[in-house]
Amino acid sequence: MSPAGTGPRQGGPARGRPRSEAVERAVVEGVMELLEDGVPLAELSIERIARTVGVGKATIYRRWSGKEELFVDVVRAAEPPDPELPGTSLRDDLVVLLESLRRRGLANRASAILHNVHAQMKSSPRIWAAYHDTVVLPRRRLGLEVLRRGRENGELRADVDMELLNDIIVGPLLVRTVLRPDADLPEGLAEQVVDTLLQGLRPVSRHA
Amino acid sequence: MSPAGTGPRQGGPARGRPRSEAVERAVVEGVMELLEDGVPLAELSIERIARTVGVGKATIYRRWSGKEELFVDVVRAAEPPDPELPGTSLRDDLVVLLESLRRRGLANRASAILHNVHAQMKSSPRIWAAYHDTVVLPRRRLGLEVLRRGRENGELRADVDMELLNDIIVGPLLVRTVLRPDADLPEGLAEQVVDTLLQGLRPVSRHA
Amino acid sequence: MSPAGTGPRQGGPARGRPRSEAVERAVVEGVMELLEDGVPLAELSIERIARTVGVGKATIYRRWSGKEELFVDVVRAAEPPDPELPGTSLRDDLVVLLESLRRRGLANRASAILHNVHAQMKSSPRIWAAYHDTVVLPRRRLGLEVLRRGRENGELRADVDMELLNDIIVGPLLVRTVLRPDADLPEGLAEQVVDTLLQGLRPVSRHA
Amino acid sequence: MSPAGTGPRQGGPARGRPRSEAVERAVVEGVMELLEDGVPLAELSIERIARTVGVGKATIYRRWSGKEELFVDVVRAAEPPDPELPGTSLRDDLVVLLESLRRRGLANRASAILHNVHAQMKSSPRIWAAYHDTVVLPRRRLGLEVLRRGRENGELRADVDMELLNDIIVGPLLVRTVLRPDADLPEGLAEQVVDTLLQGLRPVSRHA
DNA sequence: TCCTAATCGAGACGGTACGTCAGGTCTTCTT
DNA sequence: AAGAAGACCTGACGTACCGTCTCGATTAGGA
Repeated sequence: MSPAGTGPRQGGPARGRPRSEAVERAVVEGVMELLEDGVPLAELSIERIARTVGVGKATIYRRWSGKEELFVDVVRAAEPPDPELPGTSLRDDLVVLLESLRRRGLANRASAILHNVHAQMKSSPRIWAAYHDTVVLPRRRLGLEVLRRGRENGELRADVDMELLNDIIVGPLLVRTVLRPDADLPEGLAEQVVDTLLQGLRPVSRHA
Repeated sequence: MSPAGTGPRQGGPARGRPRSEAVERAVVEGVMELLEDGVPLAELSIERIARTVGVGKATIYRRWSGKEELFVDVVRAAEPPDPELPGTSLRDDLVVLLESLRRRGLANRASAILHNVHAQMKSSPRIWAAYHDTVVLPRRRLGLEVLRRGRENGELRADVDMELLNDIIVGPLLVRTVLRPDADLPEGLAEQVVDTLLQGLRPVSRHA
Repeated sequence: MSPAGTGPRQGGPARGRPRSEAVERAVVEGVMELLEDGVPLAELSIERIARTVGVGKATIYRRWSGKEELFVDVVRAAEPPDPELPGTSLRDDLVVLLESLRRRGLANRASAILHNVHAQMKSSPRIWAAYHDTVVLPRRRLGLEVLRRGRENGELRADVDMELLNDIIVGPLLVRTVLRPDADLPEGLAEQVVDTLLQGLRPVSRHA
Repeated sequence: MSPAGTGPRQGGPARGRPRSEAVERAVVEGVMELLEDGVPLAELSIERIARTVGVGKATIYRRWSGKEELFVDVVRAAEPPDPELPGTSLRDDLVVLLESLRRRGLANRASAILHNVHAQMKSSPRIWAAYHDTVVLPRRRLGLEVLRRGRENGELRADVDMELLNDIIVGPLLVRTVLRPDADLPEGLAEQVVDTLLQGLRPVSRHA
């Protein structure tokens, strides 16, 4: 989803003054800076954003239908790119995936309230759907692809539900981000999660 | 955290008309009903709550310092009680714990927006702390206790990080609740998660 | 017409905090002062009035439905009281009436734009009706009463249309106020108008 | 005052696309039609006018500096031409003059809001001056000329103030138009006014 | 039984933000 | 260069809530 103005910018030849692309960037970056400056999310009114960025309110409403829709673009602009998978083994790929999530969690922690923006987006199903489709889903697909290859290579039991497995792997990071925001995401966490899962939980003595 | 009025209800002998406990209940239940009637969270102003419940605004502010603080009590009133643990085995205890989470997830799904209330609470660190301490933490302690007993009984490897393990177990439910609200929480999910984890992910043939 | 809030201030016992009468006065006087300070009428937004008087916009809208309705009260507050009629003769009464109009015209001239406020009121038929009924009509009735008495006393021809005569007497003042705002309203104008009319326009030699 | 654009249409040879004179007419007539269609004056924004007439906003601003300046041309376009004076007698000339005013009043009544446009023009001294100089003043000069001739012919007392007399004659029409918009302007009103004034107000019996 | 004081519903109060609309100015492409 | 179109910043519009503050009317003690 890109800026979502419902105006006549759809078809036909360009008529009238075209929208300035600089404004889009300025607004999104302005919001980001305000958040990083420690402005509480509740004080982020459209009015204030417009004032700070030096832009008319109408110019914002021309592109986004409201605060939430704007936040989608803000959060998306803060998303890191998809990681490069080494492809050497199931373990290595999973570690890289989780490490990417860990780094994102750290970054969001640093930029203060980006978290809450994330939470706020759940206010509207429509907004959440947009975020889900462009951010959550692609990552999930990537993880499932890694798992599928792992099973084909015999690195995973064939009878494990891939969807569930993906949830199990991603889960710990989410728990620490959402439910335990004071918990840290230490270096090596990605390896620890993957290795714990791949080694199994039962005592080794059982196999003797 | 109970109703939080900072008024003169602190020390000394009771003077003047005492606060009606019925009001507390009426307000919390009123909010709950509004949410269940499909009123979007964004339209839940203190003004509207007071109007609907038939209560003065000041009466609400006398008890809660704001919307978020009120929501804490609303969400807490919707929390199910801690489950009874059978204590027969690590697996059985974990299944009961997860099943309790699953049922809560389903209930919240039904009452539509309770989720968002949850998300909204993250706006204020103070509010979130209150919710975390009275709702999240006790459940977490319960889970860690179960795991500790499992390790003492030799049902778990001794070298696994208990904190991490708890996150791994709770994770899938959280992922489906937070990141994939369209995913369902089918019957048997609790067992599936626990068994998948306890059986390990590697192919059994490898150990032959 | 007094402050015209359409709120529930109609029947029943007084409920809730009563409206402060001081606000009414403060707003009306505030507008008056702004006008006297030379603020152009076009810059008199409700927003600015509220800001200047130190009052919430809602407080204004609670009493008046818009700028025009507020202006009615402003103009009315600037109206002088009905003059005391001597009753000694038709001429004396008419002079007093006109002199009152003349003084009002001078006062309005001084307070700069009150004129324009007057003009502005014609934007809405409803508003104008309110002004007409409470300000224009009573004065007109007073004038007609004076004329009626004059006819009964034999000071006027019996076949003259009283309504028309009233218009003839008031007209000159209105012309100078509305069409020739640069014309002055010199002392003695009232006497001059009345005497000119009562003496007739034809040369006296005609009666020889 | 003609269209007032301050653009490069002053001296030198014509360069680029010449201004279309049709636009001037189209805009003025468009406003007139909107008014006659019952559009309230308050809803007559430049924006709407441009949209309705199918013209760019800048095209309007190129010719008029604002709404009021445009209104001057609109009202002037609605002015009837100066009446032809018979010159047979003072009375006949005055009747023709007043009759012309009466007809204009009726026309404006019909086109509803033209009145208000008139009132609105008083917002700006500059605008009002323009209207006054091109519309009000010429008519006034005509009236004074008629009166002057009447005095020279011995049809008027020599000691009457001509300016005042003109105001007296025009006044009744203005009163009914401005202060009593519900009063009608019946046929024969012009004669009635003039004759009433010329016959004098005192009972004839007094001179016996 | 009265008195005192805090409570209750109601709603006015000074503010702030909402989302829309218009004012004038400025691009853009077309004529 | 002027045309229509429409984006741009500014600021007012009228509404809704915010959290606080009066109101008159209960409701419990304690005197």
